Amino acid sequence: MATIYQVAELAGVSLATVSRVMNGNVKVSEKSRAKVQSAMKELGYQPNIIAQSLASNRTNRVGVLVSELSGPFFSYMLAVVESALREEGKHAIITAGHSDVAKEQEGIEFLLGCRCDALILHIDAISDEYLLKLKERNVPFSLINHRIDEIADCCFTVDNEQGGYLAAKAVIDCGHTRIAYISGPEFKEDARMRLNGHKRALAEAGLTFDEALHYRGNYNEDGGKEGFDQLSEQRFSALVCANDEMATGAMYSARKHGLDLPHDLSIVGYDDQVFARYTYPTLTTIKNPIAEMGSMAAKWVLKEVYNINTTETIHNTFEPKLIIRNSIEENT
Amino acid sequence: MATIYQVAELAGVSLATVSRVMNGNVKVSEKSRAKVQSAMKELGYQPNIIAQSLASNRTNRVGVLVSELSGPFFSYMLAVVESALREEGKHAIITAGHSDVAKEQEGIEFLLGCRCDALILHIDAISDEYLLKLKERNVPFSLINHRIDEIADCCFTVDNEQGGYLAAKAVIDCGHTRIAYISGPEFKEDARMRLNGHKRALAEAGLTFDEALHYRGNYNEDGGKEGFDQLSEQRFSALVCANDEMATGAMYSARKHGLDLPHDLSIVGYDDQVFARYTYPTLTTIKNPIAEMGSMAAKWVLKEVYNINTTETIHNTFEPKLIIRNSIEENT
DNA sequence: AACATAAATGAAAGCGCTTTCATTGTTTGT
DNA sequence: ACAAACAATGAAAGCGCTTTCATTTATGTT
Repeated sequence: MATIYQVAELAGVSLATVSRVMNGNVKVSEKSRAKVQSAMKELGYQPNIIAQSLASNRTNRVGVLVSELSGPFFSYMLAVVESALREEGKHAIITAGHSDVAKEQEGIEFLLGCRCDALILHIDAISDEYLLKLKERNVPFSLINHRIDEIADCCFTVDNEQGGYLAAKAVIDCGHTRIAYISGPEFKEDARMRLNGHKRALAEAGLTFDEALHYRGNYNEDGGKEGFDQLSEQRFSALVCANDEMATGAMYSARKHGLDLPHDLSIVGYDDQVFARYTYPTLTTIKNPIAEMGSMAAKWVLKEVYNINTTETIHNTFEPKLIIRNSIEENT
Repeated sequence: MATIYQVAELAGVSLATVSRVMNGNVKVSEKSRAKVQSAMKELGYQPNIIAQSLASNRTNRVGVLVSELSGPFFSYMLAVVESALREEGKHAIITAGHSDVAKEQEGIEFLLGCRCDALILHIDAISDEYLLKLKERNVPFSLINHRIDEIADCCFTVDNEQGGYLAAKAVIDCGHTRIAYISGPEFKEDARMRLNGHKRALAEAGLTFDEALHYRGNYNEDGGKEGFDQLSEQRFSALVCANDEMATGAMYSARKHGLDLPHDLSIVGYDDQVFARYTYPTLTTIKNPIAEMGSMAAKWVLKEVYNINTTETIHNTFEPKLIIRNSIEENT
């Protein structure tokens, strides 16, 4: 592996000049530049990025922490983030936090230990105070799917309230009036917001939110099954679930109770997971702009930390979108 | 950030001794060790891994190239690989190859440019010659889902032939005798192997493979739909598909043709994708031991490159497994 | 032509470690 | 008790770059 010395020697210049040609931040005469570039080519020179990192105190690494590496949501986001970073020659170091305070903190410490220049975090469990303290430590990071008012400019979130609204609106627009709801765990911010949006849609349509038609689920398929079982004592023609897993669970139970889907019951999910296109009937759901969020979080880092400006302006909240499939029908 | 000098000073030893305490490969007296350790704790010392890398010519980075970062198969594998590596203090640098020769090569060059100590590759397009040349360049790597005889010890593959066999066997065991098959693209090794296994199962049961009951698909949902449409002119009670996407496509078409699933037609998929649990009826399929393969590929690297021995012995081929769900029924 | 100014360049220090080699202090064998 | 062997340690070089600062070279001005 050729070093900068050999390039300098072959080009007949000092290694400082070679370095300047590489980095392009200081002027170098055309003549020297040409000599250096041809020497680099001749030697097949590739800079040692480790040495560069040590000397410049820049690693060009960005740490990415997500709840899980597997799972459609995060893997899709990772894909977007990685390619945005790679485009600018930055390396993504990824790790998982598993929705657990200790593991998330450990993950962050791990990434910091890797001397990442910046972090992109999707956290579930860590407290705001911890994150604010991290900011104070001058660790640049952007936050996905979680908003802290004090540092709102680096938070990239989806309007879950609006998503909840759209999901309810979808069945309201089909003429449904008795609408059940299976919500997510209340400790999750997104679950609370989705429920709020749901209530807003009902109110707007002049419908009252009936606690008897509300089941508090856990975001898992089982929660959907149990939710339907409990709710089945009530009468309703539409069921909105706070995520797709619970929606499929509810479908399962509904069918077990002898319902013909979607004729006897309209169902709406949330997240537009890959499998939503494969359920029977295919699931009407709400799609989060994951790609946009991930890409924006990456761009924020590129801009703030590396001073790489995009033409695109940074914005922080993203709108969810209704995806209509076959699981809802006009109320008859 | 404290440096090794400050630790040495506080501990009253030379920095060489501090380094030795950290690395643990040279004997240090108990007294010195204790002094150093308490100094490290007092200063909150964290070694600068960049400097370590430069000095030791070891980056502790492992590059991971997969076809796609999104998608259940790879994201799950990534999760396993990452955690196996992290356990030993290695960092995974990930990137995607998008099943394209140029992009895969670019990805490998990128990872090499990151000075990874080793690579873990899942490639689709790159030629064996290229990979053999890479080995000659003394780049240590392990290969997932692809076998090259010359370097078989670093190849970790699933027995796709056996998987194809198991899929066919599942419906044969249910008493089906007229069995259709939708295969994957022939340029893919796994697709060919699955088909071979299918034929073997038929032969073993004394059934002949009928080309009229064979549709050459493309691994996509559409391929499944078109496949069923074409095959529907024939008479058969079971349909085996070379992957889950095509199976769901076929389900869709079958239902469109008025069939009652699984009563009128038993269907088997392959891959056990997440959505296989959500189709209706839920899909009987073949599960690849992705986690095991990923973990083994990581262990190979840990052992060969970092001399970290596990108790576990390395083995190279993995057995697929039949997952029985509701999409197949006894032939009546 | 002589000078002031600006542009290009090189020498060298330094980034924070690892590791070699020489040195010191401690055992062991006779 | 003394040489021989060994264990523990420190000094210093080196990993391949960036960057500062001093120096040289080119350019413009009168």
